[in-house]
Order: sequence, then C-alpha cells, then structure tokens
Amino acid sequence: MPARKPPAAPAPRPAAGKAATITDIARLAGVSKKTVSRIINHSPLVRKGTREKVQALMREVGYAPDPLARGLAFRRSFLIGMVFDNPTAQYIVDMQYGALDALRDSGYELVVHPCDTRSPDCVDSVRRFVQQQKLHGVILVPRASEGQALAEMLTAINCNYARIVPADCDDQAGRLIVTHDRDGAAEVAGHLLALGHTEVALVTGPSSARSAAERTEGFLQAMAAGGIDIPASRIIEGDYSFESGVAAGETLLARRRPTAIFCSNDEMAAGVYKVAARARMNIPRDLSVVGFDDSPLASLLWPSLTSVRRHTRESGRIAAAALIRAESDPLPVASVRPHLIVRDSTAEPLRAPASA
Amino acid sequence: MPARKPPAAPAPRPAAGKAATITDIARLAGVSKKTVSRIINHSPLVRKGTREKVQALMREVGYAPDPLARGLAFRRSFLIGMVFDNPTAQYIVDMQYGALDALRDSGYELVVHPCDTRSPDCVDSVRRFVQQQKLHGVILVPRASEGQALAEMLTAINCNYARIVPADCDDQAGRLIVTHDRDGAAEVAGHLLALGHTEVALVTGPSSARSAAERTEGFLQAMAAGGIDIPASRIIEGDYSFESGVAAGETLLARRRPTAIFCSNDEMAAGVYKVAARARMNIPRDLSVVGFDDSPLASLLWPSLTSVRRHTRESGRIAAAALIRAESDPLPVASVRPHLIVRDSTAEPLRAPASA
DNA sequence: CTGAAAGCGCTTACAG
DNA sequence: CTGAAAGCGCTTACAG
Repeated sequence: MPARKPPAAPAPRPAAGKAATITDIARLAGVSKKTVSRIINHSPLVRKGTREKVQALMREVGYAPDPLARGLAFRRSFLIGMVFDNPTAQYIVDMQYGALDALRDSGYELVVHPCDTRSPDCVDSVRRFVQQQKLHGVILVPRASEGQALAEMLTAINCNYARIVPADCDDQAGRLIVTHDRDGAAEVAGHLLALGHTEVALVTGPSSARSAAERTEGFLQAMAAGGIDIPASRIIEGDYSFESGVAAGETLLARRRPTAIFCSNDEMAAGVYKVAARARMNIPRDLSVVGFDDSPLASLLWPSLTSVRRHTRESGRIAAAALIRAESDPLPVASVRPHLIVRDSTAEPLRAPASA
Repeated sequence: MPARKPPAAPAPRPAAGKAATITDIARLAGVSKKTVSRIINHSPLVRKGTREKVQALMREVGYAPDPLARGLAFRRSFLIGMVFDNPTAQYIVDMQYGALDALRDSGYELVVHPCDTRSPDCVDSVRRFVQQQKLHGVILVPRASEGQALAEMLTAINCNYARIVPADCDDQAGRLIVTHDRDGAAEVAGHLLALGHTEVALVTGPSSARSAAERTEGFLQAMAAGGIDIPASRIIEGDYSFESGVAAGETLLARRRPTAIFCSNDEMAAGVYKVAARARMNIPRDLSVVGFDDSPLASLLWPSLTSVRRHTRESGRIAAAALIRAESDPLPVASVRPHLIVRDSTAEPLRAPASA
C-alpha cells in the first residue's frame, strides 16, 4: 500500500452529526463492507481476529445497522406484527409486554394491529398490513388466532406466524402456543368439588369462542368425573361481558340457588357479584364464585376473586421468541399451563346438599 | 418510438408472485420513475391527465410503495412510536386505538415502546429506539410525557413528537395535547357541593405525578370556592394503586368519617369500596365515592362508580394525526376536556353537617 | 411539467 | 476466509 499523508485529524471518523454506516466501519477497520456485513449477520465465515477487531470498532463508534437498509436488501423488515381482536385491555397489554420481553435489544420492534375478525375484509386487511410492511412475522392473539382463515392466508403469502391458542389445533405452518384453558377449568372444578359443592352453576363464554368451549368442556368433564352432573338449567351462555354476567346471575339466583358459580371470565364474575350484592347475599358464605383470567379485577373485587391465572405475558414472550429465532427451530408447539389462584370468594357450602 | 413486436402476452405486467414496483408502474404508464414518485408524494408538479392515468394504473395493479425503500431514501421510516410508562392497561390500549384511528390507511404504523421513567437510562433507551428505527414521530403518553428530559432529547435529535399532558406546559418543539385534569377534578367538587357535602376527603395520586397534582389542586380550589376548606387530616396521598386506596380508606374511615371521598383514580376508589364493604357501610347512603378515569372498573363495581371520563382514545387520535400531518401545521396545542359521569356511588349526605 | 443519474445503507451472487 | 460489482425500491439534486 502506498504511504499516505499523516492525517492531521485523528483518522477520518464519520461526521459528527450523522450516524456511522457500514461503509464507515469497513473503511475504519480496513476490511470490505461484505466482511462487516458478515459480522452483522453472524456468519461463521470470518476469521476470529477480524471479527473481534470489527466488533470492538462498532461498539466504540456506536454503530448499529440501519433496519431500513437491511430490510430493503433482505426484502423483509425487522418488524413483528401483533394481530388481536378486542379481548380485554389487560390481556392485550400483557401480551405486548411479553412479546417485547423477547424483542428487547434484538433489533426487532413490535407493531400493533387490531382487527375485527367478524368483518369480512379482516383477512384482506391483515394481508395488506403484512405485505406492505414486509413483516418478519406475526403473532396471532385470541380470538384472531381462532379459525384458520388468517393462518392460511399467512401460510399462502409465506409469512411466519405464531398463534396463541386455547387448545391444540391443526397447523402445519405456524408455531402454536397452547394455553390449555381446559386444564384451568378442570382445576376450578376440582377446587369446588374439594370444598364439597354439589349445587354448581356455570356461566360460559360465547359459544363461538374456542376458549369458551374449552373452559366449558374442561369444567363439565371434571365435575362429571367428580360425580356431579350439572343440569342444563344451570348452564348459561354469556359473552364474556359484565352485562352478560349480570343477566346470568339474575337468572341463576332467581331459581333454586346453586352454592357455587363458575364464570368463564372475571368480568362476568363481577356481574354475578353485582347481582349477589343486590340480593344481599354474602360471598363466599351464601355463594362461592370463581372467575377466569386472574385480571387485576380479581384482586380489586370484594371479596377478592378466586380465578385462573393465564401467564399471558409468558405466552407473548414465547411467541415472539419463536419468530425471531432461526426458522429451522425444532419447536412447533409450546405449552403454557394455567393455574388456579384461590382467594376469598370460595368456601365450603353453607347449606346441606339438596339431594342424598 | 420504433415499432415493437406485437406482444404475445397482454403487455409486460409485473411477474405473478412479486409485487409491482415503481419501475413497473413507470414502464406500464410510459412515464419516468420520478413522475410516479411525484404522484406518490402528492407533488403538484404533475399534469392532471398524467396523474389520473398513473393513479388508475396503480389502483389496477394494486401497487403500494415499499415503506422500506421510501424510508431508506427519505432517511426516515413510516413508523410512529408510542412511549409509555406503565399506566393502567385500559389507558394504554385506549391510547393505542386512538393513535391507530388516525394512522389507518395512512401508510404509517404504530410501534409500541414501554419504558421506565424512573430508570436512569430511560432517555438513552428511547433515543436508541428513535434513532435506530428512524422514527417519523413519537407520542409521549403520561407519565412518560411528564418531565422535560425525553422531550428535550427528542428536540435535540430533531424528532417530531406529541405529548399528552395533564396540564399546559412549556414546550417549544412538540405538539401538546392537554387533558385538563384540573377541570375534571373541579367538576367533581361541584357535584359534591351540589349534593350538599361538607365533610369531604381526598385521596390523591403520588405527588411526583403531574396528573395527581392537577387533580388535587383543581379539586381543592373548587371546594374552597364553594366555601369548603378540606383539613389536611382528610387529604391522604396514595399512589394510584388499589392497595393505597385501601390504606387511605382505612385511615379516613377510622377517624371522624367524611360523607364523601374523592379518589384521584378508579383503582383507589375500588380500594375505598373494599374498606366500606368490610365496615358494612352502604355506598352511597353512608358514603359517597368518586373516582377518576372512568375505567371499565367504574361500571363493574357495585354500586357503579361516579367518575371522570378522559377521552383517552380521542387524545391518542389527535396526537397521531398531528404527527403525520404537514410539519407546518398551525396547531401546536390541542385540548381534550374531561367530564364527569354520574353513576350510583354519589348521593346527598345522610347525616347533618357536623358544624352549622 | 418531466426525466436521467446518483445515492440512501445494506445484502446477494459470484469470484477468488 | 475475503472482496468488487450489482441490486433492493425508492428519493434528492440537477437539468431541461
């Protein structure tokens, strides 16, 4: 190499205001852009000494590759989309925090995309979102994860995705994070059986929701296994809303009263609380109530609500981690199991069982 | 132009699988890429006929410009960041929905970024986020919007931002969306005065939060204007948590009891509810309670809670809209005013005033 | 009003 | 293990 003039300034660093680019790093390190690129992308085809020298330089300069330029060259962005369909606020936020746990310092960012699954152009809307932004991957949150339409569309356009689902389902293309809602409901049944309840009622979620079906089946089967068959008159379909909990509570408490009511989510349990309060019933003495979600509400109600905790943040973390790991990763399905949190809304029944 | 071979296929459309690019559109329309670019960017320097022809073609082909390529060329992405610091879940979600309302079909997307304002590297973390992603703009949500550190950093790196703030503050560089928490608290005072309450207590938020200070001042000033000076013993500082509401309720109801308690958010009001229930007090007969936020909780509690509605979604919408509009827009500050929702937790005091 | 050239900061495909 | 050339899909700066 021909001798250069001794530099007056301490080497040609990138200009003050502007961020360093791969060209700056290459020049400063005395290697080609391609070598720097290999290091950015963790290619093994770089000598150790070269790698370490360049990495030290990148750290010193505070270099970070431009995701826009990388995305353009890769034909794929560094964005993970989260698609959800209006569940409760706490659930969405927990899921976001979980995904962000996995994405932190990874160079990926989380883009949120609510949608209305019932709307006919939901699939088209998500497709446009994914294709236009060239998303790296998509997390499908219940209830957007239910039904196969979105998953099939994502498969068709070759987009990675992870689905949080209440129960295992058929999916050849995406990752599944199964939350086993059925097990949580069965645990509720076990708790009520252990307390000695025989006069038990159930407020379900909307039959269109897979989670609702799972909770219903898990609960009824476990009760039946414990020798209690719940009559149809004590099974009321709600829609996960507070109001539907109120309505169900009014119906159930107007008849021969059960000693315990399992509500398929906390909001509906709050509705039952309201009816019980108006009827001057004491929870848990006159009535045991159980919810599902372990939302903040569960601790805020009085008495505090026995409920099923879902580990939502953990589900979100696993989903996001699966999307940013190597595609050849060998874990198509993960399990996150719920568990019962016993609080003050459940106790032994006061009244003797009506039969026997 | 020299004669071309008659095309066997109906013109050289972009290949089946791949999305059309600006080059395809230019070729198909018989104009230069630059002209298409002008149309994408709404430049007036295009003849109307040309514009309409090209727009029709873009629609027909389903062309949408690649945000990665545009971002690289513009040195700025089409992403709006939302920075928040752990307020309640419903508040975050409402804010996100609001921002998304404004961003829908705009080509911009929303990237969420929680941060811990108390952490010393919060500012650095947000700076890295903004610079690495070359964000188009940032929405600062309370409490991340309080304090000048983040705003000053964003100004320094020349990043557009909009701040949702509880009260007007000094800010030369960003947009302000002022929620006037003070007015909401004053309205609560007016409501309690109108009902005839004179024995009134206040549970404040943490003194470090601007929203808490605003609500406290608004409430105390309006009560004073109505002739009621609240003694210091009836002003308890909470931290917006349920537990702090319980603690405040226990303190307040152990002394000479007030006939009304204004809690600076709904969660703390739920804490007071719990204490009242344990003490077998009837709300609102024995005690009126008012919250702030009008969260879903307000409707779920029994009796339903009188509270202040904040129009959070609207705030988020205005903030996002301000960021994607022309920079020369003449509206540095917008106002979103809260208003009181009267429900079942407030009534006239039962007892005669202690003093005449 | 319109366009040809160069460039944004990376990566792929190829060559050594 | 390393690099020079071409390209990803746009825009800027310049010229007409």
